[in-house]
Amino acid sequence: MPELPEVETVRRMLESSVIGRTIERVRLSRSKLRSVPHARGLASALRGRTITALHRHGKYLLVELTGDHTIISHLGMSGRWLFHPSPEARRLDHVHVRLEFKDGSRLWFQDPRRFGMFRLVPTDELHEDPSLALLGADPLLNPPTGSGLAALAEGLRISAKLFLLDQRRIAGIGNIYASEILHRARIHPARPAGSLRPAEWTRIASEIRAVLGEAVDRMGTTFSSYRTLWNEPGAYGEQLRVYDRAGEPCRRCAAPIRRIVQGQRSTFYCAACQPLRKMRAP
DNA sequence: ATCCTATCCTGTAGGC
DNA sequence: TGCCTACAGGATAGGA
Repeated sequence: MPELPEVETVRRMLESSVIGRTIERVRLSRSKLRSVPHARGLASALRGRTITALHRHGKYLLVELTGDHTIISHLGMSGRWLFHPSPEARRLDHVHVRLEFKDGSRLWFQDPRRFGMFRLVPTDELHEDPSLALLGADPLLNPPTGSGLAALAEGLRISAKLFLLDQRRIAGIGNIYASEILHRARIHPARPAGSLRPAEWTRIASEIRAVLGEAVDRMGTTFSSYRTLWNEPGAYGEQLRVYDRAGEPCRRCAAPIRRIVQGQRSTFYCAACQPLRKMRAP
């Protein structure tokens, strides 16, 4: 479940290690990713290009190359970038792209579940790409405000949780951080997004910034397969307040954490800290 | 337009 | 031990 903090962690590591390197050899695996429309000719199109910059929008990683082309990459559920793959990595399954640079260093893209993406597009067509064109603002580059979120949610009946997951409104929040943000903001995940009051959106905006920022500082959350470019786990998992903690005590009030399903996905919350209705003043 | 559901895919965990 | 099933979820297509 790589979300914004995990992708940003990988982006920063790539930025400090592969900029200026020139692709000399490309090997593509036969088992193709779901989203590689330019697979034919991809290897020859990559060869000879030098990496000039690394960008990110939401969960999309953008690798800018010389010759006005950019790789659009998404980690999907289980995607990983590996730099300097170790000798035992030779036996890794599902390595879809192997890049070898002129200096002999190697960068691999692996994705067992194949929900990821690896596409090469002309840079001037980047923003017309169907995956990127409809994305909402990135909360790290454009920190959300309460009034901005309230405007986006006006009249919507979808739940607050599904609102946060919708990449067309805010780009980068996934299932883990959506639950964490709502718990910290003390908002019940099933509240209709259009029914939240301005003060509640202010809390959500503030917790989006806080949770994502802290998760980036800790190099993301390793729940199952995510690893950094150096194959290290992220440390934010220790900070999780509700995700995957059904039945365990809330860290704020000790009430048991509950699990519900929204949009065929698990949501975790504390019924005491995140009431559906406003509680009467004592 | 908004909302909802099914689908893609593989590794892993749990039941028996 | 092995077999089977259920589950995990990011994005998207298609239907209501």
